[in-house]
Amino acid sequence: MDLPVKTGSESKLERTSPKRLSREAGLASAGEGAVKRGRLDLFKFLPFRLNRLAAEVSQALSSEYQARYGLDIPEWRVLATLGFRKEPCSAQYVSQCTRTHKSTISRAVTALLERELVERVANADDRREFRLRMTRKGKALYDELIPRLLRREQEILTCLSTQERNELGRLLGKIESSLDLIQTSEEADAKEVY
Amino acid sequence: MDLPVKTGSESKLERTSPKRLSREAGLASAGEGAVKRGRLDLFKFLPFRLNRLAAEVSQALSSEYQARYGLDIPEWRVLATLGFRKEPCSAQYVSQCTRTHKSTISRAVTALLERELVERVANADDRREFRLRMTRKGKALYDELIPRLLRREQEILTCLSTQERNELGRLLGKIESSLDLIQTSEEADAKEVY
DNA sequence: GCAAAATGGTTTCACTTGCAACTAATATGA
DNA sequence: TCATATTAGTTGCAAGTGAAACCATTTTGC
Repeated sequence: MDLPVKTGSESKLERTSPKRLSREAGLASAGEGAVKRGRLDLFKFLPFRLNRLAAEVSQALSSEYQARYGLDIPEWRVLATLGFRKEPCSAQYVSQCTRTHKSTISRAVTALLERELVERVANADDRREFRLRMTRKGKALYDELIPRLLRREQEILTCLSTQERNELGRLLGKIESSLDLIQTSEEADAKEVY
Repeated sequence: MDLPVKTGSESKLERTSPKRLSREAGLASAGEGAVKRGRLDLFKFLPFRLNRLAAEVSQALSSEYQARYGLDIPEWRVLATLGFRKEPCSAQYVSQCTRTHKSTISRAVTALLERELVERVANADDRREFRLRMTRKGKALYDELIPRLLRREQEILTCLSTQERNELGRLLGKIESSLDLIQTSEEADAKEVY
């Protein structure tokens, strides 16, 4: 997400000035030949590349919601998820959907409640659970923010043709499936997960 | 990297049980139509996907060096960088190369020094800087670890054909270039950066 | 119907990290 | 040549995070 990797974290990879670093970044994975040779070319190593890329892209987007709207990453993840599902959903759902620890989500929700960007709806059926939904104010912020983020995404992707974008989406999708990261909408709705 | 995103970190996206979540993960980016509609489909949104994927892949690999060799992420990043460059290199270089904060690298280096996995070589020309290199012990660990990691990478990529892997590498490379994340080997060597 | 297990959510605690301040060494430039 | 700026690296501090313990409620199984 960037729903950036806990940039906070995440963790993650920070920004240090000179960023130009790789070599022959063009092709393949580190693998195949490398496995035999026992030699690792960092800049072809998929996990390395994914992390750097994710960190970089997240960074590019986070300025939009951090500086501009005072949202931190977990908070943005909550809003993104609520905006995505039209119906109110539980903290649990948000947590699993964004793969963010439930305590982190809990804290983000608390902050958003205080800012009155989201509100809770008690669930009569199960009084442990609260459904979350954006307030009018939260929705307004969300509606203002989303187009900015989408525009940024498009900027980043200008280096790819439409066909290449589709191809990238397809390839990422295959990896996601094989890692069992995804689920079809039918499944989701049928099982009414989370 | 993961050189996982500061899983620690970053940032990061953690692992919660049910991971199956997306819908129509197949194609494209969130963009285009979405920009106009002002509607965000999280599961097509590139930053979101990259972060989840990076987190997931990092996770898969980190068990290798964390549980097995007691290395944390920054420590592994240091070793990975030292192993990649044949000559000793500075902490600064490692920091920039892996996009990890210099204080984090500093601490990782301290830990590796204590475990005698790396050693410092004073630089006569510039006495502020130390060159780092793996000890025999460090190299042994590295040589044992790398094949495991490469094998994991290959496992993750089994869902793609050779051609698809190349294509993915190419597409990531284009994005990296356009984000100025990379640099050709000629440049790197010519300028003797870091 | 009731005890035990499980679940949604919050909170406490220990640990990691980033930032900024700092030290030591080098480079700049008047 | 001497003050100023810059750079490599370390460290103190504050903030954020994950794990585990916790509370309240619901589910399970006997």
